[in-house]
Amino acid sequence: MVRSPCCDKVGVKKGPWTPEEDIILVSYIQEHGPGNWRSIPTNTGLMRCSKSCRLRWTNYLRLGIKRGNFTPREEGIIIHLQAMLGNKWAAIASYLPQRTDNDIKNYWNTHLKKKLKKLQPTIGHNYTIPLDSTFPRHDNMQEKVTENTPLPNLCLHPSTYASSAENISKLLEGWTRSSSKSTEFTRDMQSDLSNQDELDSFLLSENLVGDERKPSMDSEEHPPFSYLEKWLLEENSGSIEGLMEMSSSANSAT
DNA sequence: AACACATGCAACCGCATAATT
DNA sequence: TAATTATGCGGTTGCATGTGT
Repeated sequence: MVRSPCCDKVGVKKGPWTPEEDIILVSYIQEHGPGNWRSIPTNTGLMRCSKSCRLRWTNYLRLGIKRGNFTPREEGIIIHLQAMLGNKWAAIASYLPQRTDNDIKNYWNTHLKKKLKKLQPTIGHNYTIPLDSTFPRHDNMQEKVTENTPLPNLCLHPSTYASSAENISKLLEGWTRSSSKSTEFTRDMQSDLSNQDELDSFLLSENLVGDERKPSMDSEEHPPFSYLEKWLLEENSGSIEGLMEMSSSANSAT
């Protein structure tokens, strides 16, 4: 099957997005919802390919994205999941719904790899990452967080939202107020989880960590834990904390 | 102050796979 | 069933910015 890449088309603009383009894209998605990317350049007049539109939306304009300032806990989770899953950034990102796969990938490549190199002897000694038959790779982990999963936090705080996106955040604030459709679309995402426990809360809500207060769902409503989840929640609950501590110590060492 | 080098991140590219015809 | 199209993912690149000399 050979077909020309969509971005090879003549007249397709490349490079950084302008605030104006962002607004056009956001406005269109406000009206039609995300998806049907192919139609966006045609219908909006944006000189961008569908891929570019989707990427811009999912990585920067979508509500609920937190940018920068990875917490030690998030770092620990990423390190942990990367050790188990490899470079399955989308799968890893599904466990950190405020983070995009691109963001996690960048953070891994620019920060965590180096940190781990420093810490290699320690990790090798203290942490045996079970990749053998005891903890087989489990593909359904990617299904854990889906489009239907409520995404926490709409915190579009300037400190966590880069560059021109500040303008967009204002636009989006207006959007969420003015559009009933988009309000519906984002309602679940609007819960205020911007406090320091937001990630824990999310993990709790998704049964990613144990909580006796929350009754267990039956298997139809909620799939059983994967090996990874069990491992994260039970046997290795201390590991992430350990990684967090190491991460912190690596931070302080630099 | 000027330059070179390093770093971080946004965006692109190519491929894989799912969905549609 | 095969062909085609649309979408998603991971690797990589290129530019802007920071840092050291």
